[in-house]
Amino acid sequence: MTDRTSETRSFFRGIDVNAAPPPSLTAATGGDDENGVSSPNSTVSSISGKRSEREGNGDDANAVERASCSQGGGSDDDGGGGDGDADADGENSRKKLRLSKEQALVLEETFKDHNTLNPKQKQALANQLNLRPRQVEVWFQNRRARTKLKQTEVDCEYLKRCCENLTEENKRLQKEVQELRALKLSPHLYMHMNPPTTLTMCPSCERVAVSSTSSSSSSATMPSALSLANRNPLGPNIQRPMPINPWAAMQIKHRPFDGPSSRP
DNA sequence: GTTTACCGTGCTGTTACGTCA
DNA sequence: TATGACGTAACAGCACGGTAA
Repeated sequence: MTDRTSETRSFFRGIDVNAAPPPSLTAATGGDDENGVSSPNSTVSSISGKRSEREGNGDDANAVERASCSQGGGSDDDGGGGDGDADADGENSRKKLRLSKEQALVLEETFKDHNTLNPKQKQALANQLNLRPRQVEVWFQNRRARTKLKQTEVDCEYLKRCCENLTEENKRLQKEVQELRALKLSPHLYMHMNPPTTLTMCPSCERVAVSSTSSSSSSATMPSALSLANRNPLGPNIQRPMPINPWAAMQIKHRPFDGPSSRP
């Protein structure tokens, strides 16, 4: 399980979307209320569905908690619990609960520490927040999904920039090839130039090293292969967090973006 | 040691609801 | 007031790993 989790986790370690949690939560819950409950009329969602049954089976604590728990800080009436309200409807319509600012904050802080919960932690957190364990579980699931989505967007943006810069680089190189060919066709110009620098490729770091002397004037008149080889595809001001071929340097079984078949 | 059924959990996609402009 | 966009809680279905028989 952890393997899959780590695989699905972004391969661009340098970018951590978790560091700055999206303001959506606070934006959603905050700004409209100061008492912590954004929707006083909201009720606890109905208990239905396979997952709820599964969790409810043999879990008396859950039932007790369901009966006793209220939402939005527990200050609401709802008499026998908002939950029973939904059940009394006899419908499958789910009533949505808006988590309070405090609840969201605690969940967010817990998520920063660990983005998954074991049953004990889940129960403890649910008790602390006056929520059902199922709600805590759902919140963590959705939070992980949001994190992944955010990370995917960041990765996508990075790859887009990478592609743009490489396209530009390719254009430049093709232009230089044309210029070099033109030089080759006019030998009298070619003869006056300094001997070309011998370049060797380092097998480990895949970088080009200069292995013979070359005057600085040559680089002024000719395109510097060294500078070209070490050129950053992201541009001079953007630090590249990974090699040009990210797959080559990574110990992963499956490449991201390979589709659903990337699962083991 | 291998197989099988069951259970718990995570992920992904979808739905439904609440809020806001 | 009505409405569409957006965020998100809740759900369904699937896959996978662990475990006991």
